[in-house]
Order: sequence, then structure tokens, then C-alpha cells
Amino acid sequence: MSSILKTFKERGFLKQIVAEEELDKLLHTQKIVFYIGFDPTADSLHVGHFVQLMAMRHMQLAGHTPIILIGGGTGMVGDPSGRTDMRNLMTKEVVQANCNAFQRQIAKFLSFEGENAAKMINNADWLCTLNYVDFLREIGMHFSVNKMLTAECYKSRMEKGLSFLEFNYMLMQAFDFYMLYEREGCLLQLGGDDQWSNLLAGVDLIRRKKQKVAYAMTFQLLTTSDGKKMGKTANGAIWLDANKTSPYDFYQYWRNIDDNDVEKVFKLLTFLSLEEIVQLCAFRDERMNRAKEILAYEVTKLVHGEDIANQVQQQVRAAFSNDVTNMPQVKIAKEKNNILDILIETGQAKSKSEARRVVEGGGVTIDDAKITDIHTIIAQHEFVLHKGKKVHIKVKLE
RNA sequence: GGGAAGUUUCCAGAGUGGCCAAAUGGAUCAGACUGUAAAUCUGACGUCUCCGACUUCAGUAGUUCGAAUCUACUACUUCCCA
Repeated sequence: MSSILKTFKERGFLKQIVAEEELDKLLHTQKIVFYIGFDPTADSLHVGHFVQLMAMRHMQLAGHTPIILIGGGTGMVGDPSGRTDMRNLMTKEVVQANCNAFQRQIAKFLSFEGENAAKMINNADWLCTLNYVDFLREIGMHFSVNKMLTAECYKSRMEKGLSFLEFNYMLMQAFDFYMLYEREGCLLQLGGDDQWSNLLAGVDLIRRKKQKVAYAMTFQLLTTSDGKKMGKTANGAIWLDANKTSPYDFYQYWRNIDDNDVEKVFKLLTFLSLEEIVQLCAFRDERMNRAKEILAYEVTKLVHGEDIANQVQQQVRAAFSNDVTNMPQVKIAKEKNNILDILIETGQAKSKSEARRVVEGGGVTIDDAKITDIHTIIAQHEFVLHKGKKVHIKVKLE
């Protein structure tokens, strides 16, 4: 078995694959060009994309050439796969802005130099100038509506309704693969498992138009041990953009994950060797915390860089050991010195009602004094705010 | 084009004239227990000047002492017939 496929299997990436043996041989004997598409549905990538980025990196390290396909064209339509409702249609300007944001983030994961330098391509280049009739005649004729309707990815949409706009998404993605096959010699498309039908559509299209074989492989979606999508918090999704999810919160998310997910995340989202991972996950008691700390550090390092990871780790350690000089610090206006305003200004409560509840629930401590009265005024100009057992920040009034 | 059903608080989903800021479950937050874990138990979960007040149940206009619940219209969604 080729080492890359073995890696994907051992690390728990692999979900479904087209012509496994053939592809295995191909990956083993040749350096190929492959691609993953990213649709600009938001202004930042989130943890769900992270797995795909890691997979690309693994592939590049194995000598294969990655193409990052930014969905400037497909993003105009919206992928209905696995969704129960239609996406809001984005304006062209938003799509463009999101594309730019994606490019910056993805660039960190891949090398754009050397023999197998990664390439970034935007499918708007060909999708936005298509001629409708030509497209229907050349591409549309190869698709069976009957077959498309039975595709797993449309199931949930068949109950709620599927617009013709979205129904075309599969053709567009198939066409992308075909274009990359023609222009770049791209033989393989990777993606999350929710993309399986779309990937197959591309493989089919290439076979019909060129009588040539192309390959597809999907990866495990990042889920928690109880099967839910990973990356949800009170403040919404975990983003890879530091402005949307601070590196501190990002680090803490991984630091706090379920014991049962640690090994999986290590394998998928870090480059530590399997031996190291097994060793780190050997313990099922408080020693597990050491593993989680390393996990959080490694993952943060990949996304935000080593300097920031070091910095954040130091802050986290300081916060949890009550080391006042190094813990994260927030400055707020000195007029906001009552406990409710402090909670809001420091971002620990979204409304006064919420702030009130945490205080009344006994979750707030200033320095060493538990605050129980919602009217409390804090006299100090500098103090440590604790909320629950996980939030410890130094607050400065000025 | 004709007919039927629907649109509820982050999500799912009850509620069909006052007992409704709205059951229940999930998510989330806090407390207890712990290992910054899980499980479990407890509490909270529209907003505010919080023992009270205010704004909500697609939108608008009504009926009524009183509407998420009734009526009309508008928008959107689904289903059936053509």
C-alpha cells in the first residue's frame, strides 16, 4: 500500500474511495495533481475545513501537487448537500471578499514553492463566463436527473424543497473537476464525506467525456464522540481566523475537549507520529490533561503559528495557576466598575440579564471574593475576574 | 392555473382566546462532584432601571375587556391536481 494511503487510513482520515487499488498504485508510483474545493460561504474557514487542509498537507509532503480550488463560482450558487434549507444567496462582493480571506488562511498550510508547489485557482474563472446553452449541451446531457435525485446528499432537501439553482451545484462541481483534469492534469479530488456525491459526479463526467479514469476520496467529518459536529460553542463556531475566534479561545477549545476525542483529533489535526500519540493517550486519568495541553498547543501552532501558540500557552498556564502578571488582560473604561458592566465589557456576558444570572448563580469571583450581589461596585483598578472555573482574566480599569 | 397545509424563542418541536415569555428535548452557561474530562444531580436559558416592567410566536390591519391562538390581506415554504 502506498504510504500516503496508509497514513490516511491509520490516522482516521479515510471514509470512501473510488477504485482503491488502482488509486493506491497510482499514488505509489507517480506524483499526481489533486484538488480540494472550498466554497466561500463565510469570511473565515472553520474547524470543519481543517481536516481537509491537513489532508492536503499530508499529500503535499508525500510529493503530490495540491490545487486549492476557491469556489468563487460555485459559491454564487450554494451547495445543498446535507442541508435542510437553502443558503442565503451571497452578493458577488461578499463572495469575493470571502475568497480573499480563504486564500490567506489556506496559504499557511501549504507550500507554494518547490517542485510540487501548491496552486490556487478560482472556479469563477470558468464558471462565470459559461454559456448556458453550450453548458447544457456539453455537460448537462451527461447527467441523469433520476440518478441525481436518488443521491444521498439531496435526501434531506427533497423534503424541504430544492431549487433549480442549487440542483445545478452538482454539475458545476463535476465541471470543475473536468476543467482541472483538462487544464492541470488533475486526477484526484478530495473532500469531506458530505461531498461524496459531488465527487462521484466529477469522476463520472470525466469518464463520459474523455473515457478516462479519475479518482475521488472522501475524509471523515470531524465529529465529537457522540456524533455531533465538532467546533460549536456558546459564541458559535470555532473559526480559524484570529479575529473571529481568538487564539486563546481556540487553544482552550482543544484543551477542553472530551477525553474520548483526544486521540482522534491528534491523528487528524496534528503531525505527531502515531507512536507519540499512542503514548500520549495511554492514560485515562488526570494525566490525560498533559496530552490535551500538547494537543491544544500543536493545533494552535498549526493555525496561528508557533509564536502565538507559545504566547497563548503561557497565558493559559498563568490564568489557571493564578499568575497575575502573565494571564490575559482586558482594559475597560473606569466608569464601568459595577460587576454587571465588567462582565459585559470583558465579553463574558452578552446582556445584563445574562451577567446577572451568572452572578446570582454564584459563578463570579473577583480576586478571592465571590460576588453574590449584582450591585457590587469594584473599587480596585486592577483585579482578577473569575467566571466559572475556566475564565480567569486580569481586568484593568482606566 | 386550482386545491390543501404550514411559518413559534439558538436548533428541534408543543401550544389553537386568559393559568403564555410560551411545554419538552438538544445545544449553551453557572453550581455540586472532578482532572480546565465524562457521567450524574441542581439551577438558569427574550430584554430591562428585575419581588416589577417592557418587547416577542413571518409581516400588516382588524375582532375582543383580553390574541402565539380568531378574521382579512401580504410575503415565503411544502404537498396534491393541472
